[in-house]
Parts: sequence; structure tokens; C-alpha cells
Amino acid sequence: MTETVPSWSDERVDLLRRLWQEGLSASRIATQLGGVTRNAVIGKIHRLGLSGRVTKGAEGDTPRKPAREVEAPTGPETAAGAASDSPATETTGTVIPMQSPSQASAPEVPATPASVARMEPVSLAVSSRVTIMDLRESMCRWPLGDPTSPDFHYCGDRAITGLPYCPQHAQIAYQPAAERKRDRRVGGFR
DNA sequence: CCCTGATTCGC
DNA sequence: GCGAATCAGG
Repeated sequence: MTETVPSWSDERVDLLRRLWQEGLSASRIATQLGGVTRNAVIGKIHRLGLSGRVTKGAEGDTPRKPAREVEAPTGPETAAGAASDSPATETTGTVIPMQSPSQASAPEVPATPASVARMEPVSLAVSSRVTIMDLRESMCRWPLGDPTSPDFHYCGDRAITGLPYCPQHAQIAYQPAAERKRDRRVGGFR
């Protein structure tokens, strides 16, 4: 099978854009895309020019940090690098509408997870149903409920590092042979 | 320790 | 262009 997932196909880039715009973290986007790390996602985000999701117009003053200061010439020439820092005018003071007019397929309110969570009153019967979307590397993947049901979700608790399950479910999943030894009955499992 | 994004730089 | 390594922070 030639399941090649080489570069950023249009579909993947599109998905990346939407997920990023929706506020998902880079690691989660990477997990969902598959085959890429969060670094790749972040790198692509920057290359696409949509870095820095603006959530707060006022504060949130994030001073640009050097991040990597391998060799510092510590000379007058450093001004050259620093001068070319502001590519575009920042701090316009205007709130970003970020509502593209050509944004088809958005006739109604998109109702992003964030907005839903915000307007969450008290009428949420199910407490935090961890779906496949919410699953992360360090979350317990113990399935709960009927996989064919829309109610299906995962445990979602903190998984033991290196294991797919939380301590409780890992205990169920990995029962020591020693304990089963004396409890072993003839003719079948269970 | 878990996570987040930002940046640099070798490929 | 890509992304691992790294940085810097919550």
C-alpha cells in the first residue's frame, strides 16, 4: 500500500488552518493529522503566516524573545538583525475581526467548542465526555460505553507515562499472572 | 512534570 | 519548504 503522506497537501493545510483557528493546540492538531509532530505543525503555522492567535487585544504583551542565543557577536552590527525585526506594523490597537467575507460554509454560527464551553450553563448531564478529538497522548484510552453509540467516549484520566491507561484501568488491563495463577480454572479464560 | 507556542538552522 | 532541536514560559 502506498499510503504516502509526504508533504502538506491542500487538504491537510486546510484542516490545519481550521483547527488552528479553532484554538486547538499544536500538539493536538499534530495528533489528529497524524504523521507529524507538533513542531512540524508549529513550523507550518509560522510559514503560513498565521502565527500568534490573538485572543486578547489589550494585554497579552508578549515581548519577542531571542529564544536561541547561540553566538552573540556583541557588536554594533547586532543592530542589523534587530532592526529587521518588525515585519509589519503591530499594535494597531484594532481588534481583529478575522471574519473572512469569502468564508463559505459558514452561514450560521459555527459554534466552536470554545463558544459552547463558554455558554455552558448547568445543563450538561454528561461530565466531560472525552471523545477521540479530546484524547491526548497522556490520556487514558480506556473505552467507555458502546463504540457504536454517540455516547461513546474515553476515560481521559491521566495515563501512566508510557502506558495508554490510567492507574485504575491499567490495573484491569494488565493483571499480573501471579494473581491469576491460583485463580486459574480449567477450560477457558475468565 | 505536564503542557504551550516561538525561533533557529541544517537539511 | 520542512521539521528537530532548542528556547522560554504557564
